[in-house]
Amino acid sequence: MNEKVADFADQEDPLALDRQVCFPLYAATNLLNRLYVPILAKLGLTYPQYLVMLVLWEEEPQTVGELGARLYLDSGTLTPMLKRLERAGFVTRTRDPDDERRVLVMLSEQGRSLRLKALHVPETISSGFEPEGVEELRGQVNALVKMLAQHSAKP
Amino acid sequence: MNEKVADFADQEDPLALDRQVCFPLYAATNLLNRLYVPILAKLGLTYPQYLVMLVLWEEEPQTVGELGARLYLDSGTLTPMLKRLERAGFVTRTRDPDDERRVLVMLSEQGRSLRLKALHVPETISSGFEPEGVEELRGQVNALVKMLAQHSAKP
DNA sequence: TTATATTATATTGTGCACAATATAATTGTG
DNA sequence: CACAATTATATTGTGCACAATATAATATAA
Repeated sequence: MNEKVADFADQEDPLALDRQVCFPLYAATNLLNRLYVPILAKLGLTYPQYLVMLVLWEEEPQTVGELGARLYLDSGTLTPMLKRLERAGFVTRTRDPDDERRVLVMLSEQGRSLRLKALHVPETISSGFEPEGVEELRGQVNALVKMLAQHSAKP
Repeated sequence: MNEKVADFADQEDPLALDRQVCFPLYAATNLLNRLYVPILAKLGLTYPQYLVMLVLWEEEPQTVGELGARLYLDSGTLTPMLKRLERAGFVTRTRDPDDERRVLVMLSEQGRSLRLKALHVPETISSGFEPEGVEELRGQVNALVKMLAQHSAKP
């Protein structure tokens, strides 16, 4: 009954690629990104930029730190990304007058209206493969994310 | 009974971040990578380099194309990565005499012996969080990977 | 046996992703 | 108030990740 996953790797070996949990996550992320690229390119977005827009469409304004906390990214990733989004005309970046250390990220009109063009994206992605157990998968990976986030917050 | 995941996002909204499956995969990959970095740094490896070594420890030699097929990566990613692994002394790269278009990647002695130092890595990673349901998660994400791989191979 | 097509890897350019560090503003303490 | 500590973002340098393209070797066909 068990499918043979690989015929060249000893399944007792702790270093067998098919025993790692990290690898399918890594591969799925790369493959999914490849799926998003052509769809998001029509909107003028990359995948991480799309995630930033999702957050901003939920709530506005957000500081760089708040975006980073929501997406698990640091300023070294976000700052140049937000500058590209600003250059593309989707967001504005302004220092918070009340605390000049903070940068408030807001949507431009163009950024707000982009939401309508993005509404079809989730369906376009999921069309073509079974949503069978996708809900469950999302829940489990979300649980893993929370565990990892707590883990990395400790030390 | 339903846990409130976010109080600012309409769960009817198809663009709500917490409805996306792609995002927890993306976040888990980033968080896991962050977990691996300090452990693999002691071996002189990055996480994608570690994956290449896992494949080579299973079977040797492998061409660039075979490595790419196993890891879902293309030559634009692998070529510079393999050159860094070569420069670090872990692998050798030689043209296949039977077909000079191919490059055979083999382990050096140093690369082979690195395996012993890497044996503890999986356990070190998983220590600290529950393996509860990890088997199941791996199976589900693996199924997703296969679906995505077939999907992207078609067009 | 030359063209022609295919295959395998390499190169180039753009955009993340993050550690380490820097800069500047705010807060806290005496 | 002064000044040390903290906080928030920015910068720098390295390493992926991939699309588009280039190069070179092999296979196929006319």
